[in-house]
Amino acid sequence: MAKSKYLPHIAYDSVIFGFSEGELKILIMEYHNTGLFALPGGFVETTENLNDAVLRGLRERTSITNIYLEQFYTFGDMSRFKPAVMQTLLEANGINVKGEYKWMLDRFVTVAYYALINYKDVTPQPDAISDSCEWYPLKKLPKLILDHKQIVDKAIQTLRDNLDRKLVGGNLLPKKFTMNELQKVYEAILGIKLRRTTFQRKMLAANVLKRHEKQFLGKAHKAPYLYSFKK
Amino acid sequence: MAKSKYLPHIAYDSVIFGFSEGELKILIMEYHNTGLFALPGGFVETTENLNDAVLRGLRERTSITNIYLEQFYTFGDMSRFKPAVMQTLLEANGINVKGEYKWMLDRFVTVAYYALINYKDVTPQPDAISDSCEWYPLKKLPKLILDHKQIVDKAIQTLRDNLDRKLVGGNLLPKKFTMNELQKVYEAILGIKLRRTTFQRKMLAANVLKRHEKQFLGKAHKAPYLYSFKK
DNA sequence: CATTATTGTCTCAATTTGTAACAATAATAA
DNA sequence: TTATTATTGTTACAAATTGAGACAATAATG
Repeated sequence: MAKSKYLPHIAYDSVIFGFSEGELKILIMEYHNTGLFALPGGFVETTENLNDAVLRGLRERTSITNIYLEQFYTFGDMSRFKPAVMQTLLEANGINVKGEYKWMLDRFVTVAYYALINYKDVTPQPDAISDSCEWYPLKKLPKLILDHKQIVDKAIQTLRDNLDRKLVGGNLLPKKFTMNELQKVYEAILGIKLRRTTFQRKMLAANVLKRHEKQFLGKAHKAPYLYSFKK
Repeated sequence: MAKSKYLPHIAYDSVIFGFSEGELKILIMEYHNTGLFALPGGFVETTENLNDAVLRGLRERTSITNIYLEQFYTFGDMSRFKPAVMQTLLEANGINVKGEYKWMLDRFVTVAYYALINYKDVTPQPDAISDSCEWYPLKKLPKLILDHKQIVDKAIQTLRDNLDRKLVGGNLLPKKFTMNELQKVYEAILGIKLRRTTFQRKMLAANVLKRHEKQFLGKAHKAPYLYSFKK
């Protein structure tokens, strides 16, 4: 048997967050002719760093380089081993599961990452065996295969826990944004309304924002400043 | 080739924290005749949950069941692939690396966990190929193999980040403890001195402690209350 | 019975956060 | 030109939290 290009038994899955229309969305793949939905994931080449494999996958799906990426948990329960599901996916794409791709039916431990990207920068790209890669609001996810719903839940939980400590909310916005836009991102992540003045004071006091010129939108009120994150 | 009992390419390592003499310590293994030191780790059986594999390993090393255990990161860089080191370990124990154990020389991705245990409950047990499993103060660790020092550093960092949010400090103490003992644990983890009155107020306000009878130690001063964590 | 060390609690100051008020716009309507 | 409107940035004050010390209450000892 020829050695596979990839490490067996090890996969990754990525929860790719974007922000649009005031809500959090994530990228979900739908597989050809199966009605099965899954997180974008992939495998690790035998001589590739784990993190690099994930970045590679993200580039392929989003065409973005320089992505904010964070590993958050590795899922390794036996309950996620469902070869029948993988078999359905592969066969729907005419792949012979007896041959070269047999290893894909084995048990996998998956390392899960979440990514934060600027929604507008992305043109989702399906991969070879999926017919779509699309944004779904967190509140309206389709039924996902295996334990992918659990993975999403843990991702959002981790993101919430990290939000204050790492001040990562800005990664979901364009380089320059208004305070109001930033607040809406935080509200979407935390799932609660925040007080405008307190939020503004806190963000400014954190000393991580750079203030730029004002943004004139032709609205009948004071124009807000634009900000970007210092680095 | 006979199938191995374990998943190839996947390992776990555990940073087992204990508290004694006012400082944090972790369990380190020393391998026979090699002068090599490493974290206690192991492999995952082909039909075993990842988390169960780690618990199994902990039971073998510490003879404790019911351990506070938390997964914190999965290390998968190529730079941690050093077959020569593993070969030294195995050969020093008379294991033929050409045979049944060849898979141990492959590249491994390791899932890292930290555990918090009551120091006094433990009688460290070396495994088959190590001649000791001993407590080392965090500040006086021997040089560790591969990226194990990095793993330890990330463990303590994660523990610090989680300390307030999860109030896990008590897992390093016996069921009942004084406020002073608990404070010393927190100080050891955070690496800073805490103010006695503020600490006491905070812990009591958190409403997670149950107060028990006083502890009389024959000291010439007021006897402190004993506390335990509610569950 | 005074002394000593430590504990549990209280007090007051300092800081941080919650809440509202208010002046400063940038367009629009009169 | 001049009100009107909606939103923004900042300030002001109240409420809550935390910092820092004071102090009385022990449990032994001399």
